[in-house]
Amino acid sequence: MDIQLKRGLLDVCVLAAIKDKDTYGYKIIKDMKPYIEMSESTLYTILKRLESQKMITVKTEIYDGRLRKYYHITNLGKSRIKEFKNDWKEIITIYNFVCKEEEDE
Amino acid sequence: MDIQLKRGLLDVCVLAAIKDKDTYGYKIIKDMKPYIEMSESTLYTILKRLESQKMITVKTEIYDGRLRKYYHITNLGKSRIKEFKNDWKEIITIYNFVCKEEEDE
DNA sequence: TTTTTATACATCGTGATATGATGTATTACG
DNA sequence: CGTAATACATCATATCACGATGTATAAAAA
Repeated sequence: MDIQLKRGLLDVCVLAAIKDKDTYGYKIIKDMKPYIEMSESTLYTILKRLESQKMITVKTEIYDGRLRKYYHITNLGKSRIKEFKNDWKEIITIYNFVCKEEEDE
Repeated sequence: MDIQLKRGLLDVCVLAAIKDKDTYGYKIIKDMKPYIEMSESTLYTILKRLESQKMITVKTEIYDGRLRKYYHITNLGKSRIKEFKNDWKEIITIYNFVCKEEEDE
């Protein structure tokens, strides 16, 4: 996928991955692989950003001797997903503008 | 709309605006306003980029004593629009992932 | 036992990019 | 004459994805 297009989807995808159940970075990458791929450096950058934006909270735990940071979505994070839903209407309009009269090709 | 999301749509929107008929910068902004808004600095940056990427060609003309640069889409530019159509399938999948079980809210 | 792979998180440098601010010119309008 | 509209341009800034690289531990393979 075009990288610029991806940029607009990554944050909200990560939030969606956390939404239903607290989870951690390494698992998020695996869970999202069928939908959207990202490197570890990208994901941890995003998680840091979402945390600083108060969209998620973090709780560090030890699992099998290894460090694990569990992320939990906040109300702000949930409303971010709703904003995406609103943006979606505009995106559909744009899609129709871009792809009108392209159906026969 | 979220700025990152916008980023992924701007280039292809500009190409779509040029697609059917050669046009110029100032008019593109006006034509696209109902769909997506952008500043002049943004548009001219994008036009420069699309030109350097061989997605569009330019022809300078004088109209009413004022300079006008008419842009024409190339085959590469047209295939860029088709790529967007392909990306769209992935985007729909992502949308479903992000917004699943959000319908009742 | 030693090596490799998987798990888990972190940082740095780079290249891309949208935008506000600002600038240059000309034409049209009141 | 002054202001708005038309038309294009450049610069500095802030944001961001990602490859490269690093640190640790546990499990599996050799």
